[in-house]
Amino acid sequence: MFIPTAVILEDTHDDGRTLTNPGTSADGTRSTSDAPVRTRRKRDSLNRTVILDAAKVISERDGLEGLTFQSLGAELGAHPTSMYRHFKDKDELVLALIDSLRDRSYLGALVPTGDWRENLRIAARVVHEHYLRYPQLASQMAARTTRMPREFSNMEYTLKAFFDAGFDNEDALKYQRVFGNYVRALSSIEATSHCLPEQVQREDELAWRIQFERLDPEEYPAITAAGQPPLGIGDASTFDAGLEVLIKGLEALAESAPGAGS
Amino acid sequence: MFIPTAVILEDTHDDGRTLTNPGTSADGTRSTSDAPVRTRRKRDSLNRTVILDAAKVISERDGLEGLTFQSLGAELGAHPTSMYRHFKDKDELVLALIDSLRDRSYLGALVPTGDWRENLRIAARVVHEHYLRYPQLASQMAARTTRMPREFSNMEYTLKAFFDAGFDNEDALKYQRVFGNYVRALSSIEATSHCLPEQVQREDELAWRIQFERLDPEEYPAITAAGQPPLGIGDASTFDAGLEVLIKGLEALAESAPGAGS
DNA sequence: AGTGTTAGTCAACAGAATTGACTATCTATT
DNA sequence: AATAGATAGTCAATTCTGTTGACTAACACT
Repeated sequence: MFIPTAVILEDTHDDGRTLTNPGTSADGTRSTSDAPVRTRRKRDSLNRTVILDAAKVISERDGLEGLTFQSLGAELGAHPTSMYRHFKDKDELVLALIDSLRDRSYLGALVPTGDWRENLRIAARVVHEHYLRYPQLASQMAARTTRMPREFSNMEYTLKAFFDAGFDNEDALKYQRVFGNYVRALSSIEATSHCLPEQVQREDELAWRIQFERLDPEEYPAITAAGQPPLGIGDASTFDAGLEVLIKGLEALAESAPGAGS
Repeated sequence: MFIPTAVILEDTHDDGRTLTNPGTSADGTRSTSDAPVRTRRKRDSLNRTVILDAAKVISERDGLEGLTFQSLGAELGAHPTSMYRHFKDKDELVLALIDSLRDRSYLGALVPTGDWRENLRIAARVVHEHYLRYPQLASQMAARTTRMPREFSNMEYTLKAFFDAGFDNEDALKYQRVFGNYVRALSSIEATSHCLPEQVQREDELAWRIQFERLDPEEYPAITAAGQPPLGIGDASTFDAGLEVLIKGLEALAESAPGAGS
């Protein structure tokens, strides 16, 4: 058993464990040597905003799996279970974190240009960069709707682009979904693959190459003819290339659309 | 400091927990009333295949979060930690499960037609359906490469389609990645959104609609003009629509390519 | 002062992955 | 066949997680 001898006010343990407060134990007397290890936090000093700020710091530093009630408590100098006064459970906390991050990233990034294609590229870049900035949360961000306070501004921006391209209501909505899903899904996968452990990434990559070298040209003529081992799913250039293909396709569809302008 | 006084942990709960075998406990005597609850499994009766079969059953029945070493033990009538003789850790087990499932789904589904566009649709459908069949595993399937024994046949098939379309080596590889990533990423997100708890899905959907109704037409003219609340990310028709846009774009690019054939 | 509400604390619980020691069983060698 | 060695299955224990219900101190209001 480790007895925390000479517990200094600054915790900074490897494990953000509960630090006992001897001051409040059975005897009212407080021994002179040990300062109160953690004072009870001031009432109302904790709220959703403060907790979410700490959660952001932790998840950026240690990843999403490092975001636990223990680590939050350590970061805030509060008891791990304090958070339950402000969030029903961990799911609610993560959702709120996603929302708060989106608030910051999307602010004022969507400036319209005269070209609807360029506008789509801008909208795509904003979301893509946002996902890559918080790769730990990417899978959650894409699959769950959350409350989307900022999501509407992005939607407005892209929908307008499709109207500019000459699509009618129905098609504009349809292709807005296509576009949005593409951006979210690809960004999510790319980000997720980035935050696998380094070693796993290398092992997977290596395994790929080895298998590749051994392919039978009889059975796989096209692959062996192409000759290069492919890039992994985490490669960003594929995102851009796919975006351009989409835009190309949308151009073709816009030309054959009834109200084709621009 | 908490000294764990009298650590009583008689388990034998309702769940398929470890069933104690009194016959082998400290005293050699075996009380008459209780028969041995679980007999030790025959040596060599456990192996990767048997375990993966059980894992498949469990993950289809209870989802990926229901796949634990405990549940595996219960399903197999073995001790939970037996699995460690065959899999280094849970990660390795899940990876192996993904691989084994892919083996079954991809078998003989890729019959070539004369039209490269149609071939792309076929390849997309195979993967899409596979992901939707095992939604719990979808996120892992897309982000991680695993060992891909069957993945090469899919790649061969699609690469050939791009050669048929008239692309040169470099472009064929590039667009094969684009296509593959699109299919994997979209399928993954769609599947993942499907296996959220029903209630969460409804809540998210409802919150969306409510927010939608309240939008200010001044601030969001395009959205309010379009007039319909959009479909969620889990809608399959968007996958197909996006696929068609991609193919349209690829057609346009193929025409302008140097070796443009049929 | 006194009372009540509530935010922060604490101990405890259940259930997860994982580890190291133990044991039974199969295999190979004498 | 007897014995030794290897190894598959078992078991207890550890550490970490989210979560709950009781407790306690601080503030808000009479």
